[in-house]
Amino acid sequence: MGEILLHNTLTSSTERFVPLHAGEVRMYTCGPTVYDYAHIGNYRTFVFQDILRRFLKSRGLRMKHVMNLTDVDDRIIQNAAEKGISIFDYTAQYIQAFKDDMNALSCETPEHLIRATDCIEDMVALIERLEAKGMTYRSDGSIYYRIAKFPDYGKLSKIDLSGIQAGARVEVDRYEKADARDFALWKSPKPGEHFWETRIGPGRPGWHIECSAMAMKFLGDTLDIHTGGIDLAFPHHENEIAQSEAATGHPFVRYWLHAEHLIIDGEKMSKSLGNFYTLRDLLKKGHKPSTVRYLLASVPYRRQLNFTADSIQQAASSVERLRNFVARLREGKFPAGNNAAMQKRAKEAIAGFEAGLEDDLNTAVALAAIFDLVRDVNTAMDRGEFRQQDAVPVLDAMNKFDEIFAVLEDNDASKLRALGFASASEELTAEQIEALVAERQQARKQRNFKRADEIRQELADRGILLEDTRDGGIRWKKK
RNA sequence: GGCGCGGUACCCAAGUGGUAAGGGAGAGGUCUGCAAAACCUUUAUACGUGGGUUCGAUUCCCACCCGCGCCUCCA
Repeated sequence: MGEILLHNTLTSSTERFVPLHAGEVRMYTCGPTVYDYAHIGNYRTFVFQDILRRFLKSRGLRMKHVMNLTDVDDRIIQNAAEKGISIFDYTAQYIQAFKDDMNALSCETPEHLIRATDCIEDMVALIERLEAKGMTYRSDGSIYYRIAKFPDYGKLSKIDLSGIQAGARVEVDRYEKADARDFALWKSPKPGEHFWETRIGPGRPGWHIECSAMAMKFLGDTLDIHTGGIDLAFPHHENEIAQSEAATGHPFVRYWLHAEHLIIDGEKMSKSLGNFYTLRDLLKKGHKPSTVRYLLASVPYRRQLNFTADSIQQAASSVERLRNFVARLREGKFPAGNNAAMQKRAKEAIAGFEAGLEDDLNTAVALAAIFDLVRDVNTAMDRGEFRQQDAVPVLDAMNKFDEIFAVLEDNDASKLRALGFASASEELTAEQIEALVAERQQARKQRNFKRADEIRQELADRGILLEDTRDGGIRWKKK
C-alpha cells in the first residue's frame, strides 16, 4: 500500500494525506439543506465523500465523520409557514427522504448526522467567542462578522475582495451591514418567523456559523478533512475558516476537498432548463440505484460529470458486467486445484485498484484495474485455465473493490421497494421461478424448444432473465 | 471583468516528453437448439485551434476559441 494523495483546495496542490491523530480521521461534510428533495448533483458530492470515507476505512483508519443537516434557513421558514406547519415537521420529511436516498445509494451514515437546530447553543457560544474577540458587530438585532478584521480572508478561494467591494452586484438586503462583504452570524427574527431566545438575543443562526460550530463541537479545533461541492468554497467555506480560526487561533481544516459539479447533457442543471433531477426522478424512469451510484462514483471527483441518457445506460451495462463476473465466480464449475497465475493476477488487480484510489481517488484508474482482472479471468475460464480454488482470491479482489464501490450486491429491488417504488410486475417467489426453470429444463431435454422458449419469455416478461450455462445448468437473475 | 476546472475515438473516461488505459456502443467471428453471458478481432496517425521550446509534445510555455463553475447563502 502506498501513501494516500489528496488534492487540497487550500494549497492548490495534491498532498500526502496524514491524519493529525494517528489512526483516526476527523472529517466534516456539508450536508443538505432539507427544504426539498436533494437532487442528483447533490448526490454526486455525497457519493464522492462516501467513496472517500470507505477508502480511508479500508486503510484501517477510524472515521470520526460529521455531516450536518441544515434544517433552518430562509426557504425552510417560508415553505413551512406557507404550509402552516413547524419548521421541525417540515424538515423532518426531507431529512427522512435524504436518509432513504443515501441508503438507496449505499452511502454509509456518518458517525454524526446532526440537525443544525440541535446545536443552537454551540453556535451561540461560538458567536460569543467571536464577539469577545471583537470580530463582530450588531445591527438591528443581527450580528455580523467583520471580514476586515480577518486578514487571511480569501485564502481558500483566492478571491480578490476588492472586486466585490467595488462590484455593483452586491444587493443591499434587508439587513444593514457595515460592509457588503460581511456576513450574518445571527439573524434577528422578522415578525412571525421562527426564532430562538438566547443569550445573544432572539433570532436564528446564519448558515456559515452552523458548520463551524458543529464541526468543532464534534471534531475539535482542527479537522483533517472538510468536503463539499466546489460551489461552497466561496463564500461558505471561506466564511467557516474566518469564523473558526478567528475564534480558536488554530488552523480549522488541514485538507479541503471539493467535488466538481454534475452537469446534464453538457448544461448546468437547473429547474428553468427542465433538466433538474432528484434521485427519485431517475428511479421512476427505471434506473437502478446501483447504476446511479456507479455512474456518480466512476468519474473522478475533480472532473465535471456530464450526466446523459447514454452515460447512465453505460453505467448500467458496466455494473451488469461486474455482477455477471461475480456470479460466474461463485456458481461456475471449474476443474479442481489452483492456478498460481490467477492468484498473482488477483493480487495485481488489488494493487492497481488501490493505487488508483491512492492517487486522489482516481476511480477511473481503479476501475480499469478491476475490469482488466475481469477480462483476464473470464479469458482463463473460457480456456479452461481457471481452477476451482482460484475463485477465492479473485472473489477477494472483487470484495475489496466492492468495499469501496458497493454496487455488486443485487439488492436494487429491495432498495426500490424501500423508497416506495413497487415493481411493475408482481414478484415471483424463488419457488415459482425454480419450478418454471425446472419445467424448461425438462422441455429442453425433450428438445421441445418451443415450450422452453415460451417459459423463458414468460419469465423475462416478469423481470427474470435466464442464462444457460456451459455446464448445462441455468442461472437466473433479476432484470 | 476577476478567480478556478475542463476540452482525448460514436459516448463516458485514464494517461505520459518518445507516437494513446479501461468501460459502453457498433461491426465481424467463436461458443450455443436459439438466446444470454463470455472470449477473440476491429473502431484515435490534427489528443480544441494557432504559435513556441525540444532530436521529439497530446504531455512544457504563450495566445486564442469553446464548455462549466464561483464572484453573498447554489453540492
